[in-house]
Amino acid sequence: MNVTIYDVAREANVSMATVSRVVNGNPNVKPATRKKVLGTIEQLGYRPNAVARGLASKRTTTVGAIIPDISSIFFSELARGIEDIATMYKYNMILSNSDQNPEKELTLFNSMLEKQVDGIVFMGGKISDELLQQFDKSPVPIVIAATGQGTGEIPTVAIDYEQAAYEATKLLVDHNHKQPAFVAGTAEAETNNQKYKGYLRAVTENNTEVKQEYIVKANNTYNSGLDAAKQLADLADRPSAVFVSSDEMALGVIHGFQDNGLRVPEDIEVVGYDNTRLATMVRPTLSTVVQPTYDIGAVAMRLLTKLMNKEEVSDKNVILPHRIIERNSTK
Amino acid sequence: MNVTIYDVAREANVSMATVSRVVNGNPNVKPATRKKVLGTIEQLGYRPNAVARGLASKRTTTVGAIIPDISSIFFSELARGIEDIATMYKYNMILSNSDQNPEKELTLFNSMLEKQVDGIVFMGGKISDELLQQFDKSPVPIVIAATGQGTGEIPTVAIDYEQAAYEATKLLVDHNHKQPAFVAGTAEAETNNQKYKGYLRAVTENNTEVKQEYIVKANNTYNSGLDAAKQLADLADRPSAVFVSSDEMALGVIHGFQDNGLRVPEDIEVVGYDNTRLATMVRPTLSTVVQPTYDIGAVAMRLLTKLMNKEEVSDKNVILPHRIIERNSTK
DNA sequence: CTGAAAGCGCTAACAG
DNA sequence: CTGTTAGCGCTTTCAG
Repeated sequence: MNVTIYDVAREANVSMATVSRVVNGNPNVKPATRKKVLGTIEQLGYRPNAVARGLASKRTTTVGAIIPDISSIFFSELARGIEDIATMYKYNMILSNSDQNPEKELTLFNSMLEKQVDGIVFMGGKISDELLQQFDKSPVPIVIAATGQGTGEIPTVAIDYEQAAYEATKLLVDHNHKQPAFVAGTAEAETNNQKYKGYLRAVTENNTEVKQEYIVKANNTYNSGLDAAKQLADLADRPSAVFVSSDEMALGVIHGFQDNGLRVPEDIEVVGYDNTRLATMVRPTLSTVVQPTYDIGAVAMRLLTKLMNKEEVSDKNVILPHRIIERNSTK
Repeated sequence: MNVTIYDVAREANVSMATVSRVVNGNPNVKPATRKKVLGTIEQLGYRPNAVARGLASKRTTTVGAIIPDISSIFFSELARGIEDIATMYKYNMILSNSDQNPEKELTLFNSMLEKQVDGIVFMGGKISDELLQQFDKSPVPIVIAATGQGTGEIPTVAIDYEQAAYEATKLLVDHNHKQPAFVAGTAEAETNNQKYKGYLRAVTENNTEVKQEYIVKANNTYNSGLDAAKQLADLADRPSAVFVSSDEMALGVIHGFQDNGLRVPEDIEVVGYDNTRLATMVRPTLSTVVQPTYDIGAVAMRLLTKLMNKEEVSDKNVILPHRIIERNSTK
């Protein structure tokens, strides 16, 4: 059997309560006693049992993170932001992949509650009604990150996806492209809808009649970008600029154009979205929307710590700043 | 207060033990009773408390994963492999970033043991003596993944880093490059040393006198690849082929050469290592060593489940197969 | 097939 | 400053 708080107490000739106090840094312990206890802890190799502590105190110092796919370059950066701040505040993070599957999201959420996490950071595409209901009944605080869905009740951290998309498109419009093309991510994700809206706003305010063939549906993967580029390049009336809803897909688009003999940015300008590390790992380097991915994770987790501490938070819906960075895929 | 097993028992007119049996799928319950209990569980919205269960049963169905950096494209794929299999076997995963910092590794390891995880998957560069000692004293099983360090006692899952590097270099040698250059990752990581050895073996068996200026130390980042390429390109006697110890860095190397007016593969051939998704996200596409990253994670986790179940495992040191895939960065 | 009862290891009043 | 004493919610013998 492992050494318990009781063993330490006996060996040090104090009560369990005292041992508990020194372990938890409670100041109400005479320095001499503290030293003695610390000594026998060391000597016995005592390691506090966090499960027992969790049961007694009703706090596990563990948070849950529900993420679509940790192997995505975008989300893994987010996760790193969450974990860094979690560690800073002495929390551990249980991480689970949802693949944006509504049923899996529900299962994961409940499994995390069973594990008695003190809070949850949720990232996803769209939040189903059922999940939303469960969120509302949640016994622990939840923060929604990078999900572009205002729910009213649940705190969120994100950027203004619509406005950022508007600005990216506007940049292209200002470069004298009457209607830049748009390579869209799947409409399953609310952020993608926001991006589409922003694109449309920039295009229509220019009074253009919208060409539907310039709007191609894809799914944010590199390969779908490749395909989209080919599709666009084959158009009789091909566009001279394109706004792509994610960096990874934008790399695909750039390469797709290049594979079809077009030069970026001379023949066609390209703007991406996210500013992941990929943006500088391509030639030409990618102009893109800077979304502070790591920070969204970090801020979401920081917000969660406040909520878990029942601190007052003035603003439950945090919008982080974005900007456009011009590199070499635009003129 | 939340609804407990006791509430369910009272409401269903059975004992806690029976409720526990129903919840845990113990067959020794009369169907009628089971149904009744299930009914009141539903009705009361009872959710088992995993912390209490963990304390009583001494199993938390949670595993720990210590990983250098989840935002790295290589490790995030590994993590996904771990998590998928963990979920399949009903485990949750606590994920922590170590940045390959030995002290942090120690802290994380102990913190996970405090949390009473049932097992741990460790990924890192080099395992410090102190950490190794702690591993040996661990009350729960540990599996070391993708770390290239045989420790004897602790089970490992990896590929043969030396042999793979040998083959990659050999490919270049066979393309009539007397001595391909080598862009190395930091020697802090054991895998990198293995790669270096493999490189050297392929070069020396060819009886070449080894040019030290062809071996450049870098750190596996894109930018260090950029620098390495410049350094190599500036050599009076510049190499005509280069083996790079990671894909991300290989992209940097390719772009570095291109930025310096060299053509890949016409002027210089490039081979990478890992076959991350990046390998096809570059022009020319990258010839590279296929390391089954996801599988390493998955197999490591599967192995851990066996160990946690105290099943006999015949082979404690799993070497997964690798191969070289030729794309367009080689002739 | 079911129940009673003893913990699991720790925290948190409460008392002194 | 320190000790006593209840639990936290569940699993697990042991009986029956």
